[in-house]
Amino acid sequence: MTSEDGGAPARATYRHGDLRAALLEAGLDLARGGGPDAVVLREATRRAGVSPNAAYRHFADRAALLAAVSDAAQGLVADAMRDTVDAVDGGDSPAAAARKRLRAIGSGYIAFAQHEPGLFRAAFTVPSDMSKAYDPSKAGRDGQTPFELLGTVLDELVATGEIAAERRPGLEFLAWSAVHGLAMLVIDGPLRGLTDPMIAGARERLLDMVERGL
Amino acid sequence: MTSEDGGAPARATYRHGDLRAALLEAGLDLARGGGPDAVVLREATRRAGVSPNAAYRHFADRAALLAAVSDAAQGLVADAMRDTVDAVDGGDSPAAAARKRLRAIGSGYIAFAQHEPGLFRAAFTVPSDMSKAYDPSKAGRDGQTPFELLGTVLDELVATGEIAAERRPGLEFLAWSAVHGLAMLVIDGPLRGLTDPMIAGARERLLDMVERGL
DNA sequence: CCGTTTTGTGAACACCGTCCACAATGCCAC
DNA sequence: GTGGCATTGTGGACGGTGTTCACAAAACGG
Repeated sequence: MTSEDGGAPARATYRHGDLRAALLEAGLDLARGGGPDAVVLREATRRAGVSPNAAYRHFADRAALLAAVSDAAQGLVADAMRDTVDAVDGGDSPAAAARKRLRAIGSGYIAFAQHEPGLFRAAFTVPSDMSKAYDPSKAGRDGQTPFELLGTVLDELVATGEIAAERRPGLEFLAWSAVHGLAMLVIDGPLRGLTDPMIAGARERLLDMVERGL
Repeated sequence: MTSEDGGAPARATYRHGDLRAALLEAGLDLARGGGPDAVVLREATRRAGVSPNAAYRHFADRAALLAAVSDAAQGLVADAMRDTVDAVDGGDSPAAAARKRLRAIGSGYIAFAQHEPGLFRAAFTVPSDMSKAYDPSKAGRDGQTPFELLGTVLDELVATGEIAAERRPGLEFLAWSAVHGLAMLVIDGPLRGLTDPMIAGARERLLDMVERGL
């Protein structure tokens, strides 16, 4: 009878071991299924095999737990973006490669929103201001946050002469807005329910617009 | 003593009169203050001076009430957009005027998000798919939904030769995405807390990108 | 005028976040 | 070791929520 119940492995000791991590993981699972509203404190503790109040030893309140989940979700977005960026072949000129990488950033972002809408909404629909956009808690495995990844690629475009240096400041806001807007409209806005090819078409046109408009 | 209590005017009759409208109005007020999560069924009935269950005679459940609030909020967005569009002077050529109106659409949208973030989030963050983007329940006083307004202005740009007709289909998705993305980032994304001038700067640059990229 | 349909009420249930007092545990100084 | 102390978990409670069920009051229609 070491661990008989279905959910969490019934711990033998009174102490849990790493309850904070367990709650975070449970919160991520909940968010994956139903977005930020679905990360319910009591349910997270239930999955961790612990009483509801135990959560308050590791998070000030539900909002704090949700914020931690949001940060972790942003890290997952960063990972997905990093993967799509790394997958582009740098065969052509450095400039063309940099342009490809910019498109990959956008595609990765939108693809994540499509495949993990709950986590995506948890990541970007939860209070957190600009001053923390570069906070390490939001970073992926390579230590970069989604915002930093975008900035890196934009810097490449400047370095290869594709973008004039004086236009560089603030460019991440423009690129981000366009891609983020499409993502939101696709997952729970007026564009929801569009078929995958339709979304892919809209995405490519949008990336054209960004590339031309930057 | 016609209406003595602070909140809703204590009705004299057993029947309310127009409870559905009263609940919708209360719901809009709640959304204005705290977004979709703030539209709480019990509080709405409280403000209407009625028992909680009375709401179920007019809305299937909380989600139905929220959907109605969302539709009404979209109507308010349409009104705001219409106002900014009507305020542009058509002094220059028809083509230049049409371009100005496109920018006005975007500016009005973002301004609404800035000044009424709660209503904005209630309008566009609540489940409802593309098939209902032209539903009259989401229309403003002139009978046009936000999406229809954008489409009208894009049609003008085609008519004045600013946009090639074959590029027209689906353009609303591009323009909408960019503007919507900036709005979301400004009200509860990484761009929150930016000063008004900074937001205005980002907005104009974004509209430049859209104009150039369409 | 009486029956039927509509609209509101009251009590109840399950669930949530959160606070309080208390128990079990691990740790560290003596 | 052993006793004290800070940490971490438990149990019970409170007020709030959405929702359901049975019932009452009003309006309507023959």
